[in-house]
Amino acid sequence: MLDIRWMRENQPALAEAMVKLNDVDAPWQLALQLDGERRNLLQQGEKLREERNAGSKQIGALFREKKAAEANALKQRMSQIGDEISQIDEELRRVDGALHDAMMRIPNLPDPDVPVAPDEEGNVVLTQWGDMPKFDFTPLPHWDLGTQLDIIDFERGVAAAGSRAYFLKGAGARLQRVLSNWFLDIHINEHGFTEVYPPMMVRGHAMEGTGNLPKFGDNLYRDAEEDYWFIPTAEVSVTNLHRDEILEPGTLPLNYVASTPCFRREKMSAGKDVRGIKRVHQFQKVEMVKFVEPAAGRDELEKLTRAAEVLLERLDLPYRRVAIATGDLSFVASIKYDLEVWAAGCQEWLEVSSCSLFRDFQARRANIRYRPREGARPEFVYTLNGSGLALPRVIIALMENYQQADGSIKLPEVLDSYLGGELEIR
RNA sequence: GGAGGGAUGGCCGAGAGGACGAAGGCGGUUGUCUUGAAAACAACUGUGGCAGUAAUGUCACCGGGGGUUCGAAUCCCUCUCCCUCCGCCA
Repeated sequence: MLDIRWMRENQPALAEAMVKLNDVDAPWQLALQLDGERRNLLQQGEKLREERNAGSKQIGALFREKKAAEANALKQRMSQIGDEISQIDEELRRVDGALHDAMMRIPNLPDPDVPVAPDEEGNVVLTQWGDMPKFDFTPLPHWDLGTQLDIIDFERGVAAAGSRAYFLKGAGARLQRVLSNWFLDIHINEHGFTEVYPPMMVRGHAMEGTGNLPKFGDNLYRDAEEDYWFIPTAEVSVTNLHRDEILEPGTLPLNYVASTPCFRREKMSAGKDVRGIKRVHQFQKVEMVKFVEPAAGRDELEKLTRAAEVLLERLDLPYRRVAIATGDLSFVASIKYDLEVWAAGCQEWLEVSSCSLFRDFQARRANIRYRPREGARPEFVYTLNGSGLALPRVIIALMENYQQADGSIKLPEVLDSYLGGELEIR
């Protein structure tokens, strides 16, 4: 959520930002209009209330002085004012609701460093690391390798749970578990993150806090009877870890990491990427979430991105860092880098991490503040998050890039101790 | 799933239609006393909106939302969360 006061005072900048984002639906003009109405009503209502408060006080005094007649006369007048207040309140409720709804549908402002372009064509590759593997045979995509090695079972997955469902089996399931642990251990031991095990079903208001609701409910699963939503990423529950809190001086930055399943309907991409485990309804992901002071925001974004990149480097997987353009920026992000890993079998760059700085956009929605100094007024924190990393796609890259001519897979040495010396899958 | 009981300021806890933004205590800040500290005593001690350069004024806030009333922390409805007992359960 943006700061309504900033919006009031910076309308040209706001309009320009919305053009850059190519978000034609954002109801920012409506919000400003409603904000004006709201303040107008608020002032009218308060004036009447002031009158009523004084009158009521007087009625009490008159009764104590046994002047019932005067009191009753005054009562009638107050009753009238009461009716007027009710009318204004009703109108105010309507305007408030509409304003809140509009505010929740206005995207975050892009950082000045974000490349300006109407869509993903304008994304910019900032860096590329590593060499793409060369083969003296035709490398297979992971769905063929996985089936041959019986470490991914698509048929039975679909039978049990419908399209895009899969079982990881044996060495496949183990590889995912081991990678998850390895990622976590590195973030905990080397990058200063604290591991959390978060709720995977949350209330709707938590989804609003991170910006998944109200606009993107279509991509979420939910309970049919109760207000429970399945997280599409640990970002949701972990960001809400400090909802409605004021963090005291000295507590920032806070760094959390969690490995959770993620649930996504992928309604928008029906019929796309249907083969393999590239785009699935349920997948495991290690997610990092940071709460920091505003001045540290950009540095922390770099640290966060590096924390994810290091993992790919240690696995010796070629990757590139992509700066997301304004038109492709997610609703809540002010700046975002995607990390894409090369998958030799399907000959594609796969997004395995998205590192974003949200500034105070999420903090405002989830009401997460901090006190800059003892006794100072609370301010909104900056939040960031990034995958470190999304597992099935890392598994895809490992399988496809490290495949051998005979269809076996030889995993990189760094995983040796985590795999108990069993680096080969055959 | 059944039956009850709760939610009040940073914390504990009173308050049961009017003088209540809310007793009392704890904690905190400041002052007096003291070489210093402790103790004692005194004063102050919540958040947010709106208007204003400001001093300030005003409104709202007793878990959330609605209602009754001239007036609600207090009465009614509803939601959320917590606790106790019973049942079930990994």
